[in-house]
Amino acid sequence: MTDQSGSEGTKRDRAAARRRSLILEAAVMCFLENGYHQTGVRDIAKRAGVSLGNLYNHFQGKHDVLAEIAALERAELAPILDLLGRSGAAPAVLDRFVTAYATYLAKPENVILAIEITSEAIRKPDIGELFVANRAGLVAALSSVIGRGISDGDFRENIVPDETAHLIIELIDGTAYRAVLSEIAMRSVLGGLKDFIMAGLRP
Amino acid sequence: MTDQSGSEGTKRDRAAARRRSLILEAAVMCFLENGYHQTGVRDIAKRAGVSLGNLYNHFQGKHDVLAEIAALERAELAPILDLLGRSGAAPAVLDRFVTAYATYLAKPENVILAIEITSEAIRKPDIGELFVANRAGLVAALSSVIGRGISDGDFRENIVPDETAHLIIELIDGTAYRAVLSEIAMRSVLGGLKDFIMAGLRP
Amino acid sequence: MTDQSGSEGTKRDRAAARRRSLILEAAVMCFLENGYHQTGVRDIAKRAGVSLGNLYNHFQGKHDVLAEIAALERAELAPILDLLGRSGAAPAVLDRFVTAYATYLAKPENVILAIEITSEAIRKPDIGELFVANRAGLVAALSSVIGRGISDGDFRENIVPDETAHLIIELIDGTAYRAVLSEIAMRSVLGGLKDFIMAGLRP
Amino acid sequence: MTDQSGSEGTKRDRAAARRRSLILEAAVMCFLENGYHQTGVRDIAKRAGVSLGNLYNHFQGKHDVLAEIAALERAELAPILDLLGRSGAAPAVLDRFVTAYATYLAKPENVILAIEITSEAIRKPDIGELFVANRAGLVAALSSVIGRGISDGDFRENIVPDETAHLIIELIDGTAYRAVLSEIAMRSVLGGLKDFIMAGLRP
DNA sequence: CATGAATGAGATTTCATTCAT
DNA sequence: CATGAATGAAATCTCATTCAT
Repeated sequence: MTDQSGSEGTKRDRAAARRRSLILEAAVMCFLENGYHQTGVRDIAKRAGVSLGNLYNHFQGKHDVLAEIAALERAELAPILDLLGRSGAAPAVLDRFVTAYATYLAKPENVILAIEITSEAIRKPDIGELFVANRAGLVAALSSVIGRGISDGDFRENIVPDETAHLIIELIDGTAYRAVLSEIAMRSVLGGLKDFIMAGLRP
Repeated sequence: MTDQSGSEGTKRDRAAARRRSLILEAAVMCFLENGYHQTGVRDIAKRAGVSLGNLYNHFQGKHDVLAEIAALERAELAPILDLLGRSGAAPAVLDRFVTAYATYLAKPENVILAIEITSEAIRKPDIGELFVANRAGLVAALSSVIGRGISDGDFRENIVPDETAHLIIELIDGTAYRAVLSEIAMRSVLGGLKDFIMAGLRP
Repeated sequence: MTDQSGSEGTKRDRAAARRRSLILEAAVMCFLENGYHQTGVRDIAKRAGVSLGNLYNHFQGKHDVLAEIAALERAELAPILDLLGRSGAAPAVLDRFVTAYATYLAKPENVILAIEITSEAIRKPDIGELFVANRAGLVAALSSVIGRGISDGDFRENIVPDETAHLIIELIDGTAYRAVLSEIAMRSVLGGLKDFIMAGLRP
Repeated sequence: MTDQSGSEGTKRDRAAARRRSLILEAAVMCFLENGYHQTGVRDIAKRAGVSLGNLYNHFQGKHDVLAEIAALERAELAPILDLLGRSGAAPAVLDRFVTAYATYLAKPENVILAIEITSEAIRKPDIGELFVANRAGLVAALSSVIGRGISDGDFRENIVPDETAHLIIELIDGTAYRAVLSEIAMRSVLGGLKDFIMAGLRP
């Protein structure tokens, strides 16, 4: 029995991981469709094909589910973050990054989820931290690229890399929010967006 | 008798208006402290010193209260909007505007309320419209100033006034959001913000 | 002033009586459409074109309004009651009465109102009394006619007039209820109804 | 495990059925004492010894509870319905049926419940159908017996079985209503009632 | 780990009635 | 008498979470 439980444990771990994924995906869909507060734990469980009580074996509760989703964003942002680590002229790297990040936010679901999370983040420190952390990773890498750009003479000298990195992220985020709320296409404003950013950096 | 009822009506109207204000102020405080969804109609009524049932004589419900608050933002933004109507060199007008708007958003309450409203705006079209309308007013006036700046040769010729106006607003909004979430002071980043904006516009 | 109030009083009395009628009519319509419990005092006042508060100057409350409506039925039943007082052979009188009463109940509104009142009558003694009183009047007069019919040899001797009167009323009431619930026409069953009644009385 | 869950399911089902019964019984008592509209879901739950929220796990709401009660009447009427299926001379069968049905309605609870249901039936089609269906069963069986009585020469030829069946039911129902409202004993009028019915059928 | 009935606090909303004007 | 804002109790229903099985 003990041995069995050992091998079963591995199987169980895999099954459990699958369950967690299923639940998280279901939660994302629910939150997207109806918002965090309008979504009931029941809805999530039903959509995930999991019993209500069992959800509590995998997550501490509804709040915990949202926190994990916020944490998941990190994985989605990883490839975009990678772009900033690649070698190349700073302006070219920045350009590719802006395109990639804006494309990521062109999916309304990513934006809506972010707004939902932001809204919770204000009053739930743990979620706030996760959210800020994700942005912080982008900002740090972006800041580094900007620094390099300054050193290379590609960008103005009198800008603070870190601050500027924040501003760029906010510019893209803000444009994405607007795109969702006003129901306009992200790509139609991407050109002007890039232009504005580059103009702000040019020596 | 009929004449009297006329003056009585006015008195009543005034009293009713006062009540409405009281309730709205109370609601703002509640939403700020606990968020829209965590706030009960009961909490609002209690804080306003109004009976629960009576609140429903003045508003259709919680949702209606939020909608009116969203509408109220317009009044608060009016003086800032006025700045953009004043004569003067476009860069100077823009500078004063950015200062004023950033100062407005330096109050966390204004930002939190905006986030709260944005969050609802996604799924409640009527609130979404109000929110967009407020921003739209700013954007239109700002766009006009930018247009003037271009004509006067103060700003680059290859920018689209309307798009750029949006970007500037988003830049300030985004910075304000970050300031609240990261608990940093708005004024400490105002300089860099202005610098970035101006750089984006300079010919 | 005192003199005026005297003449005014009369005017007022008339106006007040009109108001009462208006309110009662409005209440009947409301009760018919939505039932007693689903109807709000507000609805009645609005429909009557009377202010909410003023309704309480004329009636003690919602319950009182229903009580007066129950009392009003008496007036509507009066002409039918009269038929039973007319001279003539008992079978003929009875026949005319059944026709008249069944015609009265052919109007669904009268039936629905009666059901509504019955339902309240169970737990509100005062309304119960009114309701029973109305039927009691009919029953008494009907009983007297039946008694005459027995004396004249038109009806069986071994029936109790009072009991039989009750049964006849119940037969008509019941048929009317069924007509409303099953949405069939009262007149289509009137023939069989009369036949059954007469057969029950024939010597 | 899966097998166990099968038996567990049955156990649960039994427990659930018990709960449902408990709630329905409690509801009946509440409706009897205070009427449908005066009874709160809370009252029912409390009386059933069930938590308020749990009631909603078994019924969709108050309305649903009443509907099920209306449906339950069928079971109570079954043995009476059976009497009409028994062989025997039509008059004797009819006599036994009238006695049984009148005895059923001699219990004020059955009558009050019926009135309560009738009252709701007017505006809630689903409940109306249930109510009519129960009566329809009785009427159909009764009609068949009357038809047999006519064939056998026990009853008049010029009566329509179906219509007459309706009339008989209404006669008993009406008498029962009166008995409750006037607080007289059903059995004291049963003799006259039977006599009247039989007289109406006799050739 | 899996299940879903059970809990009970709480949410929103309605409504008969009162009362100051 | 006329008005309708004010009251606050009560009603229905939801929901995150627990727990016995």
